[in-house]
Amino acid sequence: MSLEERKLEVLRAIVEDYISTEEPVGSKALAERHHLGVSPATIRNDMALLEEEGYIAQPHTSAGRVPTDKGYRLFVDRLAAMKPLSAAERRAIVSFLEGAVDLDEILHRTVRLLAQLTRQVAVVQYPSLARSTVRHLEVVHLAPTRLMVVLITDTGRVEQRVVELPAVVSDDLVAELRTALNSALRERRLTDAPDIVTGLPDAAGPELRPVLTTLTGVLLEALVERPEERVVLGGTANLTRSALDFPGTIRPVLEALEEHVVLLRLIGEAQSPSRVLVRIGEENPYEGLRSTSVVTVGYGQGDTALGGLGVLGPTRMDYAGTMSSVAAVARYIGQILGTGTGSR
Amino acid sequence: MSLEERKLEVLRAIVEDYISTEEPVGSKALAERHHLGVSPATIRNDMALLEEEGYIAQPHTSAGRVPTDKGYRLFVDRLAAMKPLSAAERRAIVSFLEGAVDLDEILHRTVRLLAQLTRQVAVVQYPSLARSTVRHLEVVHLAPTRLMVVLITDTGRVEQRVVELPAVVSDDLVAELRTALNSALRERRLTDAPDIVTGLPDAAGPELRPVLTTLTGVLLEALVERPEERVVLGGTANLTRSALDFPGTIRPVLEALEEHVVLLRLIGEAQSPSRVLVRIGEENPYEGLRSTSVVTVGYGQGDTALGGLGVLGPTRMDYAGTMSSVAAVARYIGQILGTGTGSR
DNA sequence: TGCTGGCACTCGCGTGGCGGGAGTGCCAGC
DNA sequence: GCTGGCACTCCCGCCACGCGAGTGCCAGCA
Repeated sequence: MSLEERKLEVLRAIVEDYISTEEPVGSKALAERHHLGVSPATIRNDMALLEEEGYIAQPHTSAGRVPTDKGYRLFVDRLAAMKPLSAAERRAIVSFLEGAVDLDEILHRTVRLLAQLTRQVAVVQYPSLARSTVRHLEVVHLAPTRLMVVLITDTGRVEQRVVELPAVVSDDLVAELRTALNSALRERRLTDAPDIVTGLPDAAGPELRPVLTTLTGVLLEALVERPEERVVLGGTANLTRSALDFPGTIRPVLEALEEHVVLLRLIGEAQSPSRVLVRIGEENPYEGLRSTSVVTVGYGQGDTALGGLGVLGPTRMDYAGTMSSVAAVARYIGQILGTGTGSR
Repeated sequence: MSLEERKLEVLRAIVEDYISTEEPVGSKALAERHHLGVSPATIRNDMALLEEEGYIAQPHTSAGRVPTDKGYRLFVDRLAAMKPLSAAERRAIVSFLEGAVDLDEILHRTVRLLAQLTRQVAVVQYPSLARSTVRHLEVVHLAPTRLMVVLITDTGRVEQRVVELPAVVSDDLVAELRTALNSALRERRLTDAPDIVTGLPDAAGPELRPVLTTLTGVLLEALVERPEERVVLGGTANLTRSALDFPGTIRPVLEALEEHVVLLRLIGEAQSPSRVLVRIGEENPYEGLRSTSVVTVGYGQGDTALGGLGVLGPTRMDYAGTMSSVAAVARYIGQILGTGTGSR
């Protein structure tokens, strides 16, 4: 084993021990618990090198070493092997998710499951509207000059908007609207909607035209230009385990979690279902999350992600285990939503 | 001023000072900051009496006094005058809530507003299905043997369920179903639905009957017998202000907040729009909330509450201010949802 | 009878000094 | 290039101490 190899082994040992003991790890303990085949003194030399290169640090002079963000990064990139899930964990996933009756329930159960498996804060995004196709568009006549448009997607999302009309419309007209919209949009991707829809009013009869114009206007604005991306959050209580991981207080983290926009950005950047993305400490773009790590992945079928999910916790987390849990849950969700069960 | 009166004044002063200074308050400071017209020695005597009666307590021998749960209770019942809101607060409420486009957005904005006004954790319940009336029922033909029923209530809630049918149905049949369900249920309260609906299959034609039976069965089960009550939560980061208010850790509180069932029970017990309900510390039924106080009120029009909302914080909170904020927000929400704007 | 000033007492808290121990860096030897 | 030994550093827990806030009680006064 070359020097370089042993240094990596030492780093791996430090990370693993620090994660499990929650305390700075010293050369002696390291030599005892891992059979590296060398003495503590040698390990000390390697540690000095690792510290020089910025992979580990000492909280204070006479203490053991702690991995830095850079150290965790190296660990994740080169040293962390995906842990296969235990049978119990597999069972938990399956039993947790079966019996969910609609999309809301599936996602709420997912976030609970993920929080429980990883013992971290879990975040699950609703299937993105931008990547969904229209399964049905319903137009409901609420009042003489008020309609409600209900959009149902292939992923089971149901979105509604109320539209105030310039003039009174008849029930027959509403039925025509429904037919027109449906035949134009059904089975089409929502991102294609603008092109399809803009031509509609002109092609329609003079009676339908003004109503259709306002209707498509609202529809486009609400669902395509400013689509409502939603997330579900769970397991915040897990932040209080190992409170010493956060400098002073968990306040900034809780504040960040309240900003769903922030969460969406975190999740949105990792939208490949095949590659788990890890952001460690300072790598996080958001100020309040500089002392946390975020593990995210996309879910969906094949290469196209419907949405994303992930967990957030202290930089001192079990990356290998977390990454495989996140990946496993994403796989299941992708299956469930992909097979159309999602619309139940 | 009689002894009894002065004792109450002293209690009020202790509560007020403790709330603002966050520190046990002593007799001297009390005499200085409030013009009670008596000397510290006299106040000491009164304090000894108040302590004997269980309204205040000493954290340790040589410290000032702190109100007990019982003391806060007396304060809230007899001493706390509702504070009228400031003009700025009124403006905040109005500007916060205007421009919301649908029920989800109204409630999310409300919870943010409430958290911001009171600087506590805010909880808002969706309008209860049990107290809503049916505005429209839509039946969507998703697949040959699969229907989606969408329920739209007067309060703007949109609930959907997918129904798996025993046999293939035609589009015409679906239209008939829609008409039958709507004419039977429209404008009716959801609580009356069971009586109305059970007769439907028998009264229908033989073709409609089996489908109608499964359909009404699912409908009843999902929306009436086990109606989905939902809540929105916000401002959890406020728990970290004054961390010393919670013995050791905020963990049990965060855990309680994750249990929406608990929150619903808290809110559900206070469903009068006219009376603000305050639960102080040990009065709370739920274990994890023994060190918090909960201020709730119903919202709605007149005496019938559509739902409830409230805030949760340390027992050391500004009860007067919190109660009036909660009441004011509930009033606005009641108006907005009552006038049908809620369905936008 | 009830309020007041005075006084002794209690006790938490912050400070500072003092070992013990864990861990390091360095060096000489193999 | 690894190892054992050794001196050094510095955190942490402990204890003693003094300060000060606050109290309870008591005797005197209106």
